[in-house]
Order: sequence, then C-alpha cells, then structure tokens
Amino acid sequence: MRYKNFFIPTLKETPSDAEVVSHQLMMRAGMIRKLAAGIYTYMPLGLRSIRKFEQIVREEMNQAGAIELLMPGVQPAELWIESKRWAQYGKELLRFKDRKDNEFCLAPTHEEVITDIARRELRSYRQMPVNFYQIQTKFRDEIRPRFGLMRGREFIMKDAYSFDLDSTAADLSYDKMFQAYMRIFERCGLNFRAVEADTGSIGGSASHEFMVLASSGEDAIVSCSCCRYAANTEKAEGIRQPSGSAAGTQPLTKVATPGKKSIAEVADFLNLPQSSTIKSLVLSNGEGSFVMAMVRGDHELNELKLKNYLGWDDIQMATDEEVERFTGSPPGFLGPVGLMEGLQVIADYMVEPLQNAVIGTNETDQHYTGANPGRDFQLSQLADIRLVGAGDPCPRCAEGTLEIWRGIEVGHVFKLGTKYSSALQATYLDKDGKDQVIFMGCYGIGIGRTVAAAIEQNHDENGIIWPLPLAPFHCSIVVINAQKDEAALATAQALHDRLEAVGVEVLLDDRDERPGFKFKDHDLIGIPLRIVVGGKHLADNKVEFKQRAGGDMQLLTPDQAFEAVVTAVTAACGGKSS
RNA sequence: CGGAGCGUAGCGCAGCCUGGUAGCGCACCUGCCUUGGGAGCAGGGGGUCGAACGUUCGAAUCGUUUCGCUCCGACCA
Repeated sequence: MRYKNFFIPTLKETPSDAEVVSHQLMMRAGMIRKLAAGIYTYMPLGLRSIRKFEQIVREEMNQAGAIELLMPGVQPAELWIESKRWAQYGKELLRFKDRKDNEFCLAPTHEEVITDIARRELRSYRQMPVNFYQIQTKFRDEIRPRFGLMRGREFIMKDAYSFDLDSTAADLSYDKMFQAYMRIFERCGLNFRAVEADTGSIGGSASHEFMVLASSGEDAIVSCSCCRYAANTEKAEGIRQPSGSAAGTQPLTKVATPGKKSIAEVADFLNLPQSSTIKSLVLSNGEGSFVMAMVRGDHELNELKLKNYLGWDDIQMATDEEVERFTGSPPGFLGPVGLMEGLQVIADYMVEPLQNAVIGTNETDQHYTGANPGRDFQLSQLADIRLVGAGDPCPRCAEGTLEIWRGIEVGHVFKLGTKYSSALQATYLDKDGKDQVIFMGCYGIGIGRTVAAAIEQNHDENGIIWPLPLAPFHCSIVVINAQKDEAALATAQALHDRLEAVGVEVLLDDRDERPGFKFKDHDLIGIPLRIVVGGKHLADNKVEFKQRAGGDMQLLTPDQAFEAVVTAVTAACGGKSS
C-alpha cells in the first residue's frame, strides 16, 4: 500500500478530551474519530487493527468448534419482556418505537435472541453440544462513556453461546472456550491473566475474566506468587486464620479520643498499628434493611462480597442519620458493643484472631482499647467480606502470597446454567423422549477494547508500538526524498512488491515530506518494522532496517532486509500473515 | 442521576471580568527554498463566537432558557 493511496490523518497535538494513552494515541494516529459521546468511526488504519484481531478471534473460535452467525442489532421488546430483562436492564438499554408503535431496543447483548434460536431449532439431544458466535456491534447507553474505545456506548464484541445437554457437558464447553481465549490473547502477544470473577448481573455459577495487565486498568486483580490462582479483587477470597490461643490479657478500657474519627487518626492517637483496630461500618440495602460489618482496621470492606453473603440486590453505605439512628453515635465511633437490638453484625474472618483491639463505643469521642472478640462481644456471623490486598496469603496454596495488578477486562466467560433457557423454555428431548432444559454458557470478547488495551500495554513517548499480530501493517518503508530520488523510490517499490507477494503488509511512504516528519508519523502509528530507503546508503545498495520496539538500526542489502522482515513476521504471526 | 467545568476556524487556545473592527499557534492553499527526527520566508483562504430568547444605540462579552461535550462521584461489565 502506498501512503498516498491510503488515509492516515495524524495529529501533532493531543485532543483535550482524551484521558488515557490508548485514546490519545488512537486519535493522534488517525485510527478513530469521535462522532458522539462513546460513539466512534473506525478510520482506515484503526479498522485494519480491528480486523486483524477479529480474524484471530474467528480462527480460534472456529478451531474450537464454534459456528459463526450474525444476529440483529435491533430487537423486539417481547423477547426481553419474556426474559424479564426489559424491566431489569434500566436505562442502559436504548429503547425506541417503530412506525407502528411497536417497542424495540438496540441490542446490548444477545442472550435473548440466541436462546430464541435455540428453543426453536434445538429439539433433540442429537443436536448438541453446539456453540454459536458472532462478531457484531452492540450498544449500551452507558451512564458515562469514557476512554475512547475502552468504554464506548457503541462497540464491537465477539459473543459466543454454548448449548449442552447437562451441567457436565456444559463444563466441557466452558473449558474449550477458556482454552480458546488463552490462545487468542497469547497469539496477540499480550501480557494478560485469566482470573476468577464475580458473575454480576448476568448470573450463572462460574466465571473467568481475561485481563490485559496495564497500569491504567480499571480493575484490580490479584495473582498468587506461587500457584496459578488469580482473581478479580471483587472475588478474591480472604482466608480464615486460626484464632490466637491466649485470651485477651488487657481489660476492656474506655479512652477518650476527641475528634479522632478515622482509623488512621485513632491508631495514630493511641500509638497503635491500624491492624490492631476494628473498623465498623453500617450498610443498607436501600429498602430498610441494615447491617453492621466489621473488618480489621487496615482492611477494606468488599461490598460485593457482603452483598452476595446477605443475598441483597443492592448495597450502600448508610447515611450519617441512619447510622445515628441505629447506634446512637455518628460515624467514627462505631463498635459492636452495646448496639441496639436487631442490628445484624457480620465480622470478617480476620477480625476473629484479633486481641486487645480498638473498637468504637458508639459514643462520640470515645473508643475502647483491649477489646477481645468472644469476651467483650460475640462474633455470631463470620464471613469473608474484606477486600484482599497485596501480601495476603493465597487461598489455594500454602506458600504463596498475593500480588496485585491493574487490568483491563477484555474477555469474560460465564457458565450460565439454565437461567435463560428456563426463562425462555429452551428444552430438548433426551434419549428417553423426555423434556430437558438446555444448559448454556456465554463468552464475550471486547474487540475494540482489546485493541485499545494492546496500546495501553505497548507504547512509548513517541507513540504506539504494535505487537506484530495486531499491527495495521507489518512493515513500513520510508522513502527519503521520494519526489526526486527515482532510484530510491524504485528500490522501495521493488521491495514492497516482493514483501506483499509473500503476504507481508507494507506501507510505502511516498509522500513529499521531510524525513523527520515521516519518522515521527511512523513512530506514532507504531508499525513494528521499518525500512528506510534512500540517502547516502543507497549508493552502496544498502537500506536501513529497524524495529519500532527498539534495537539497533541495521544496514542491510534489500535482499537481507526482505529476509529480516519475513523472518520477523513469520515468527510473530505464525506460518502466514493474516 | 448528584457535584464541577467547558462550548470562539479542522485541532489546541486567548479575548468575556470592564459591551464598540474576532485574534494567536498548529493544520490547510499558492510560490520560493529545503530534504535524516514534526524546517524557513512571503502571500492567502477559512468562524451565523453551540442554539433560542431577552437587556442595550450596539452582545463572543451581560441575563434567562436550552442543547452538546468533558471531569469527579454513584452505576455498569
């Protein structure tokens, strides 16, 4: 491809509304342009990377036995009413009416439609297992779209849905998809982790997220330093530690702590470590139920765990007035002693072994020291409700401790069970001619988000550094003085033609620009391999070869440069370039 | 949805407080010159100042309304 025949509108300046690096660089590199909040045009260069990734996904999905189809982006309300999600989904579901006043929505996901297909078409046990997937544009009217393609309203997603006879078979389908996902992200050359995750509103029994590691990631994940355990911090398990043997040696003593409300202030004031204090919090489900949650002072409450433990639909911190109503004290001096009847108290596992701890008294400006669980207050309900942190012991192996990472969620696999199939009555006849409910799984990959995540993970101050499998072009050829130096242009064109003939994607920069200008552009758009033709070296039949990711410039003959490019592309993208 | 801010040329911004000729840098066009890390000189084109209404002799500037966008939070995956 000649540069002049392509279209790459690069920007020298960073658009002011781009917060994260991938968004800034995709704008500057001319890959995307914004049309409205969270809605982007994929410009030619951006589309090439998107297509690259789609192709990898497609190959691995096909390899895993999934079958591609394409479902509608506009869907009738009836199906959603049937699955109960028309009411549940909220404003994120963009709804509208057609000319006949029938209600429709823009599809945010496709469980309903695929389940509808399944119940119509899958009637016999002989038709399963089967797995359908599509790569398609979805729309979620996000409250706050941001970060470019990372969290848009309109976005491309690969979604797959598996259908199985029973739970055991569904587990096999899940494993297949899990393995396919591992291969997909490995092929892209991304640094990622597969982590255990909460199933959230989609529901189901088990779930893994695929996280590309990047400091700008919106999610925190942990992984074990020894074993393979890794999980989203929302989900990561805190373990129960054995109680200390000795009973408390100090008496429960009330001390004045004037104005010391936060754990840090109290610990500081009493000259004790924060881990010797107990944090008490009051939470509400928004519908009149309240609980007190206790975690060790240096720990944080994991609201999601508590919500799941209680079986609540919603959870929030109680307001100051609510706290006073239940404890008689403003926040800052809460504790488990002398609470009013009826307030459920749930303590984190790590509260159990504490001795001589500091707790609130439920009286302003007063705390107790020397508090001992079991003696001074009862731990009637113990649960894992804290947010695990770096250095915590691994819940799976004896030796490891947990490390914490930031990650970008690019893939998510769920075991759905029969949630949608029973709601929509998707059943089949088994060998005995009896009706059985189909077991489902669903599997998503954010296409645009993965491409953005690849940039978050691979860039420097000059621009993008594409991993070869996702690069819009494998190689660029910069011609020095392309307008006047006919020999250089001819050499470049010959090299370009040879490379394209063997499947290497080449961008030949034939623009009438100064060399420095072109180099800046090529660094910005991040093409992995670069050949420079022209200038003083051409007389010796030499061209320059350099990798964007670093390494020294090499002077090579055109033949050697050809080999170097082919070798690099083959190594990174497998036998043939795709 | 709560809080904050911003809409002036394709992009980045100044001008607004204190009303009176709409500006700067980059980009773009023409010419000259230049050709190894976003060159230089000269000339040039481009803006109903987000929109509506109001105040005023006169509004980018003051007021009201509205739309859009961004940030923080809650929300979502």
